[in-house]
Amino acid sequence: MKKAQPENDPRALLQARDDFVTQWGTIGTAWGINRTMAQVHALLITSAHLLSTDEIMEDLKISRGNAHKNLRDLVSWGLIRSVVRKGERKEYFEAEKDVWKMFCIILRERRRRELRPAQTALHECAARTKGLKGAEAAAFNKQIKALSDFLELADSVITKISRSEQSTMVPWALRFLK
Amino acid sequence: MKKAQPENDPRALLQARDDFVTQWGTIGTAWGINRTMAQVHALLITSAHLLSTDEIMEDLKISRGNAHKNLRDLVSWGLIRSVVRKGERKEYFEAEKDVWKMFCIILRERRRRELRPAQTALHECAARTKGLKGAEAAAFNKQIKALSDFLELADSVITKISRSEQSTMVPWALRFLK
DNA sequence: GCGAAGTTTCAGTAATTCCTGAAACTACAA
DNA sequence: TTGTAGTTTCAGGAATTACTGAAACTTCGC
Repeated sequence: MKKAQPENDPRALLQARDDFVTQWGTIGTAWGINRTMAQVHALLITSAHLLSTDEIMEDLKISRGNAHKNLRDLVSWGLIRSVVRKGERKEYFEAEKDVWKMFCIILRERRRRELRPAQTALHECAARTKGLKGAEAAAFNKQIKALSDFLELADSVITKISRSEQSTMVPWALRFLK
Repeated sequence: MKKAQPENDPRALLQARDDFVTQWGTIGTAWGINRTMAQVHALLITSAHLLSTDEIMEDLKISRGNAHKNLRDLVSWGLIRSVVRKGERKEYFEAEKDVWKMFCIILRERRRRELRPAQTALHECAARTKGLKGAEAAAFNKQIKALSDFLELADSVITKISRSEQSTMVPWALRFLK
């Protein structure tokens, strides 16, 4: 049996990176994130240097409009930031690479964009049936209340976790749950 | 200012329930779950009695095919179960209504359907670049490893939580994080 | 002000996902 | 075996979401 030698072929790395980008795209899709956005993100978190819009278009074979939109979306999530080099007009991008920070950003944003509106909706629903008489109404109200309370708990846990970026306390607590 | 009296109008309850169904559909959509599936689920968790396919079609104004598919999907998630009453041929459905159990079921299933495949993909990716030389390759590998480790931690935390259905220990821990 | 280099917008199109309705199928009772 | 009450499947259409490419816009140096 021949022992594999460490390779130095740059194509192997490019290939692996391409695979990763594809996979990350698929993973993103499963979590309700659009494929291109996930792929641009994947590209940036595994890039050793800043990337321009044109490089990203080139790498992923996508249009300028598409690249532009998804870069903006990633910036608005806070997952990447744009950098302008001195004396240059072109915009470059870099990703937050720390996995725990990434996770916290995503938690915070999904909480803001999805959990909050859901809470509001449930509260309204609860308020509107609060005064209704009858067993059916009571049961309905109880169920809505249970959901509402649950979301509230989730909200506060998520808030706590997502604020912990630097602290070692929450990662520790999670490890405790392991 | 006139104080609102407790109402007894059954239309008010129907209306509120309808709103809830709509809202739950929207919430589901944000989480990558199809609208109809979320609505059928909403209908069932707020129903005082078993519902048949026909009643669901009627309530949501959807086709038989659509109702059928989404009921099957919900059953395969374990969020609802089908019940056949003695002496009747028709199938009826009821939902798991306990919010914590619902949450655990969803965690378990998403772990199985989404987290697991992601882990596999990352492992492969890591393996394929393990032997590569050079600073770029090393950095890439490190990043993939970080993601992979993170998913592993997430996996074990989720496993622990989702197995806790009955126990009060994990809810307690979560409250501790509050 | 003008041209160059870059960013942003958006109408039209492509791709994907979801839904319908009808036909095929299954199980059972008479 | 035939009729009835129900479930399942699936081809085609509708709705939604994503992408392209080109034109409009912005910024800056000369």
